[in-house]
Amino acid sequence: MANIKEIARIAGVSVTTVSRVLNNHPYVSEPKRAAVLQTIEQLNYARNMNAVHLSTGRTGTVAVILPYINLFYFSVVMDGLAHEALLAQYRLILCQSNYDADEELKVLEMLRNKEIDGVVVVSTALQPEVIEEYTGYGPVVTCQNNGERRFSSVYIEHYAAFWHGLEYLKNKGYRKIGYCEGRQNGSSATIRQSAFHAFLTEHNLPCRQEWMVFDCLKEEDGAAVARSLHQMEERPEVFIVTGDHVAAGLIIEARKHGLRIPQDVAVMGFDNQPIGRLLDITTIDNHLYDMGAAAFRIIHEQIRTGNRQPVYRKLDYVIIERGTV
Amino acid sequence: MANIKEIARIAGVSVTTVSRVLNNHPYVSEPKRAAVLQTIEQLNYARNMNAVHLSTGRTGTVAVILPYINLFYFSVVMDGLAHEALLAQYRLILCQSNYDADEELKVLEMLRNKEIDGVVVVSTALQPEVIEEYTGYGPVVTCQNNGERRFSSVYIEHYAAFWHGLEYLKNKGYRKIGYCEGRQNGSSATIRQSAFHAFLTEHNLPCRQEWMVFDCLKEEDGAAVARSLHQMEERPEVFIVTGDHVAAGLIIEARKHGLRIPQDVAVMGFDNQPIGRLLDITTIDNHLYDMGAAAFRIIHEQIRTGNRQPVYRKLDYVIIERGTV
DNA sequence: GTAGCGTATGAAATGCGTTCCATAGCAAGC
DNA sequence: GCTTGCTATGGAACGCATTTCATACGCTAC
Repeated sequence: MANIKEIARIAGVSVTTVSRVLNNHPYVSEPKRAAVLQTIEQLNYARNMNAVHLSTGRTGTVAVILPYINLFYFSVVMDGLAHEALLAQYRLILCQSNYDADEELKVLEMLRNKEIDGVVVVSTALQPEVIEEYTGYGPVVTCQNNGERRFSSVYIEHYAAFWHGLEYLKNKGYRKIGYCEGRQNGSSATIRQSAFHAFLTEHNLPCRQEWMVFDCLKEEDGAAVARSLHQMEERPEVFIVTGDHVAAGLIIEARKHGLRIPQDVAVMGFDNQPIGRLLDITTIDNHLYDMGAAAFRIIHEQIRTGNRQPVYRKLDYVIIERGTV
Repeated sequence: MANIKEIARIAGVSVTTVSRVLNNHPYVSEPKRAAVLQTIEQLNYARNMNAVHLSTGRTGTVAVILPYINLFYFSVVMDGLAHEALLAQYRLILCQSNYDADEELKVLEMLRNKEIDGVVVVSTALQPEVIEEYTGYGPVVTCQNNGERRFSSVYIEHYAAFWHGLEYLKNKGYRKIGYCEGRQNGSSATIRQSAFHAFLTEHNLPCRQEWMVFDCLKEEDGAAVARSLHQMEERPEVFIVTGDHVAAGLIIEARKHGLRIPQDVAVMGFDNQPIGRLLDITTIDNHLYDMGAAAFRIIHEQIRTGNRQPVYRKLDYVIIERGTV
């Protein structure tokens, strides 16, 4: 297969000139430019990008670490990332890690190995200290609040958002509050739990173990919560649920069992998903698409300028009042 | 930063020996291996993968083209792809093309430029003939039936599946059949449309323009169909809807307007989504996860063996009988 | 004894484009 | 007339690991 050297030979110019044409650099006379382009055409030349990457030390590629692409939360963040990447002519490598720390570490190693120009960590099994060790090799942006670290972050204040949601419920007159959470030990889940407990304590609200349900990841998990309502000695008046799809499961199943929403059990969701809009679920929108888009813009800027000063970008959230509370 | 040459110098061996250690090749004595490993450790050496890619002509990366990651259909296929890629220690580049042919073409150019080892096209704005031009540069697998082309495919028989669904409806006694489709000119959409028309004609069933609705991509589009039912002179008895989320929108909105499912209007969905299970929607499962997984396995096998013989893998589908028909 | 094979090791070629540096012609500026 | 600066062009160094080929030692087999 043809290479730049052969193009140069046939076009009667130096490889430098060919490279200049290829990269639209100035200082190439029109006749030579034409000769090069014609030769490229003629030989059906294709640049070997691996040589370009080796030579430039850049790849125009950013890796994204997330646990599951097939969850609303992550696919929306990915949408924002992918949209911005396309605009910037950047490539995204997707690592669906399933929270496997080893796999996530491999992605950071890719940064060290110059395979990628940066890493966006949407959610991670890794400790911030581990990530910090790699910041010398290129920019890293996480979509979680890690405090002031040597890498950037775009984040929602989970504590404040959750607290806000709870306040909203309390102001509506609810006192018995249930809580459906995803992974018990997720980093944002942990924050929400502490907000939950602090809120109940501060306002002297009742707290029952059975009103807190973990591992609510799918629609079906929400439905299971609805079914479990019958067994409860005392029922919560409202559930705050991290994910409208799970809230939808809860609501639909509860209705099947004759419960009225919100009279018999109210529900507040998260993420402002289409299904939530459909079921008129009161929810907290934390602008996931924007989170992905912002994360990409930050990392792109850092790659472009070489600026390693970390950026901490707080996103806002908004309670969308609808009919299930 | 250290490179292989420096490792060799300091460890007192040749670069060849270092490379052998790095790649676990045989014929390296224990003392030398140890010396190399120790030097690597000491200098905190990281291999420059761009040099490896240049040298080997491989990158261990496959690109995936799909229009939107944030649609159930595609995120499930992606899940299957990503899972298999992880097992095979392969990287996936995600191109969210938004059906932009130029962007999709750029991905094929990446194959030509040796940036990637193969391409999986989940859905595309490109013509098969265009894709065929690139098969000389590496394996391509599409997730659509393109007939017998010079590239592989993993596909569902959309015609047969849709026909089957219609037959199921007819056997249940429905005669007035409505149809909600996604993009009117999508390749699988076109196939389903012809199946739809052929079926109605063959069984002499009524066909009304207003019973066919296109651009039903989101939940809200299904809801809009439900709202439009009032304006119809005559209502269909059942809708066949390409996507359970759209069917869900239709069903939930219809119920809001006092319609009973399936008595007043029945609904058959597609894709066997969690929301469909929740709402007890009769649906056709066409094994999207398996499609992604199979696509990756095929392309991986072709990369591994260098075999360019295209594979055409037909997947089966199954009607899941539930309560909305 | 010597042909043959497995182990061990390194020199050098190979993959290929970018970019720094040097050179040179020509025009504008003073 | 001489300096300065812009346009144009190419040689050569640089980025870095893989792999083929040649060489050499030691041991077994006949």
